[in-house]
Amino acid sequence: MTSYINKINDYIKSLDYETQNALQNISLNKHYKKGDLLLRQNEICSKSYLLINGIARKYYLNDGKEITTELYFENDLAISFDSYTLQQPSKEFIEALTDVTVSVISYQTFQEAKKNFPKLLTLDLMLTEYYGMWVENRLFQFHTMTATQRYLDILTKSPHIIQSVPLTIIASYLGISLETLSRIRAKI
Amino acid sequence: MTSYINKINDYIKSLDYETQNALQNISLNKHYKKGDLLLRQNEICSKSYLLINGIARKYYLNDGKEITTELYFENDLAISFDSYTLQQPSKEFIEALTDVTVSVISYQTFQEAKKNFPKLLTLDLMLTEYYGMWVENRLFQFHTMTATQRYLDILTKSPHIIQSVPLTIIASYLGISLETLSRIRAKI
DNA sequence: CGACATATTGAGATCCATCAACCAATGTGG
DNA sequence: CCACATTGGTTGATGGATCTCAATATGTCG
Repeated sequence: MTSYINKINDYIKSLDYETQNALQNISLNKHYKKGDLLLRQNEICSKSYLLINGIARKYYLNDGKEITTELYFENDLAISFDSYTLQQPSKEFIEALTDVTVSVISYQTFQEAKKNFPKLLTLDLMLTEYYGMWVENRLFQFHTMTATQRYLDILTKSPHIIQSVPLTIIASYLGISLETLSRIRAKI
Repeated sequence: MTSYINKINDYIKSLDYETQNALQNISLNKHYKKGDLLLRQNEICSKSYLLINGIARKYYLNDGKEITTELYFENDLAISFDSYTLQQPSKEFIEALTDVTVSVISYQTFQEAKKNFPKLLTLDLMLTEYYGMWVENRLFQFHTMTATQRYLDILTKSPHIIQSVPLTIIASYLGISLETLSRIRAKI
């Protein structure tokens, strides 16, 4: 599945000059400070954020607790998927966990660009397919693995997460309490 | 989110005659008997199955146990998403739970049709978006709800599932054991 | 230093799995 | 049409995984 990211990147590189240029022209670099919110709950996710550098996360509130649903690193695309797709209020927040630089494209502008540059429609499909497979894989893990297995999976496949994100956030990302995560780590 | 299904159906209805016709021409109705497998593990999911009538499910084997990942009813589109998208061997099976009639389109043929009828590309994107939101919602439930809450959610939003699918399958769909499901039902 | 966020550890409660026995409905071969 | 196997579901006992509440570090930053 990682190879699909390569396929997407190859596709972007192979785009004709006009299409590449169109993408450039509708992108805007922006900086956020640690703790800034790129998207708030109940706002419509009207922009996509491609992380140039830094770390961010997406989370929502459940019984007053923050549940992290996704962690973003360099080259990851941050959006609240259903809010962006339906252009309806978001259940989720997007927060900068460090200072970040992002490349921003507005939803409306991208929709327009897709009409004029059909290859962007294919790109949109590929990105959506990738997200679908990513979520499916995460659901698979929740469906079949214990918390310890899920933690070990992150530890082996995405050690950078453990190294750069507070355990409180990792715990909620794994769907367990901070205390349980601490005990899992102590046992290993 | 249900409204997005309507939007997709409206989009299909609004397609020009040529595109509609193209869709028709690449579709083929097929019948399967209860218990038949539409897709086997390790096969490549080279077709999409639109259920005309009957009930089907998607599942995989985990430690020799069948874990149901999706239930299909009339008008649902059955594919093993990652296998279909990447055209790689499937981890999942697709099984007819009753006699079913499906409208089959081959992956290759659909890819070709998308080139000649660009509106099918948009349709593909919409369907993929819908699946993404569906999986995201299911992950959300696993992330935050107890088994009882997940069962009640099905009971209220999709009672037809409870009425037409064996509890063994519903239990694995909910990610719990048959015994636990039986106890949840007894308590209500 | 003080304040606040982050992490660890302990004790008790709750949810859920597993193993096992049992029951009811259905279907099939003789 | 009966005997028996199979499938689907219930119930009980026990143990493990994880949660919650609470106390106690540890770290960080103004």
